[in-house]
Amino acid sequence: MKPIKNNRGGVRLGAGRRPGSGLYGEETKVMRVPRSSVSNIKKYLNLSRLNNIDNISLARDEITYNPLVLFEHKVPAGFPSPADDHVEKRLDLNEYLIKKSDATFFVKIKGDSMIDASINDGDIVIIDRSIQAKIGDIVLASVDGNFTIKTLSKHKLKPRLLPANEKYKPIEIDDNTQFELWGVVTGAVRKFK
Amino acid sequence: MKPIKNNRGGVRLGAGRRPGSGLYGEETKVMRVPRSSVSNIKKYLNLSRLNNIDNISLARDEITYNPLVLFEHKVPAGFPSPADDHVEKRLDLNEYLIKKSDATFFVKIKGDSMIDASINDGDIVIIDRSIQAKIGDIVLASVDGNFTIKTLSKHKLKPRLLPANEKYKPIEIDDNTQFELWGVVTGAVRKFK
DNA sequence: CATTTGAATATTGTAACATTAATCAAATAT
DNA sequence: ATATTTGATTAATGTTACAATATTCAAATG
Repeated sequence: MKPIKNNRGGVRLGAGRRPGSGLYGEETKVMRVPRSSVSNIKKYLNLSRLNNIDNISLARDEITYNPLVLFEHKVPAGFPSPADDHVEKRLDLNEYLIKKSDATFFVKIKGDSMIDASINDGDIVIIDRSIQAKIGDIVLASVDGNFTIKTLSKHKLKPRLLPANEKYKPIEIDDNTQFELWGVVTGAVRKFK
Repeated sequence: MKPIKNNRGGVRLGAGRRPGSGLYGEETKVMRVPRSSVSNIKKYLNLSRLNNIDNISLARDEITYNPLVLFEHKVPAGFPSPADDHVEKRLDLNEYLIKKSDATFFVKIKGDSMIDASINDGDIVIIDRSIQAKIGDIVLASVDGNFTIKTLSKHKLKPRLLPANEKYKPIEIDDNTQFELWGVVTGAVRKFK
C-alpha cells in the first residue's frame, strides 16, 4: 500500500486566501432583513459593487450657511474686493445647490463612464429624488446593472436615455432591459485642490 | 420549602407570540452584506417600514423608483439609532468646497474657454485668494484689465495662461502686459436644475 | 374582577458551521 | 529546467443554530 504523502502545504506565511478578496473587497456582516426586501437589497449591492458609485452620502443634518461674494464673469474694471460691503451679490453653496435636503443625496463618481455629461472621476453629483423626473431631465439611472447619467427622453411610450455626447448612442429601454430611475441630477461639484 | 407551582401556561391553542408580530410584519431572513452598507440598508428598512412604501412606479413611462433611493432620507427623530460600527459619511457642501471662507469668493463662468477642464458656461468656480498659485493650477487672473480663468503655466520665465480649449490660444505675459493673479480655483459647481 | 405570573411561541441579533474560493509551495510531469 | 498538479491553509459566503428578548394567554393570586 502506497503511503499518502501529504507534506504539501503546511504552515506558511501568506498561505491561503487573502483578506478582502471577496465580492465586496471588505469585511462582511450578517444581518436579518424582511424577506420581501432581500431582492432589492441584493440588487442594490450588485449595482453599487459593479458600477461607478464610490460612496453615497447624505446631506448633513445641520447644514451650514456661509454666503460668499459672487462675481459674474463679466466683472468690469474696478474689481471690488470681496471684503467690500457694497458687493450685493452673495451666494451660499448649500442654498444654491440643494433644494430639499431631506430628499437629497450625493454620489461620488468613480471612473469616467459619465464623462459625456461633463462628470469626471471624483466629482460629486447632487441627486434629488423628490423631483419627479420629466422628459429632458438629467437623471441617474441604472440600465442592466450599469449606472449612467443621461437625459431622460421618451420614444413610443418607452423611456429612452440620451447621452450628452453624439459619440454615444441613445439607450432604448424595452421590456427586457433592467431600468431604474434613482433620481434627478440637480448639480455637480468638483474639487481641484 | 415551598413547591414551585408551574402549572400556568401549558399547551394552549393560540398561545405565544403571533407570527408576523415583528418589526416588519413578515418573515425575515439573515443575509450577509458588506459592512459599509449596513447602515444604509438599516435606514432603508426603517423608512420603507415606517412609510409603508413599496415600489413607486410611474405607470405612464413604466419607470420604477428603486425604494433603496430612500436611504437619503433622514432617519426620523426618536427612532432608535442602532449603534453602528460604521461611521456614516455626511456631506456639507460649504465645508467640502471652502477652506478659508475669508479668502474665498465665487465667479460665474461665461463662455467655453475652460471646457476641456470640464468648466462650462454657467458654472460657478470657487476661488481662494490665500493659496499661492503654482504652475498647473487653474487661476483667476486679470490680463490688460480683462478677467480670465486659465491654467497657469510658464514659458521662458514668464507666466503664460493656457486655456483648456484648443480653440483658444495661450496668453503670453510680457512686460507690457498688465497681469495680476487674483486667486486659485479650488473647485467648481454646476447646477442642472 | 383586576392583576400577576409563567409557560408557550415568535422575533431578532449573533455565533457557528459547512461549503466554496483563493493561495502557495511541495510534488509530480514534461 | 520548467510547467503543471496537488493538497494544506486560510478567508469568504450562505445557511443553520442558538440565546436573549418580546408577546400572548390562561392559570394563579389578591
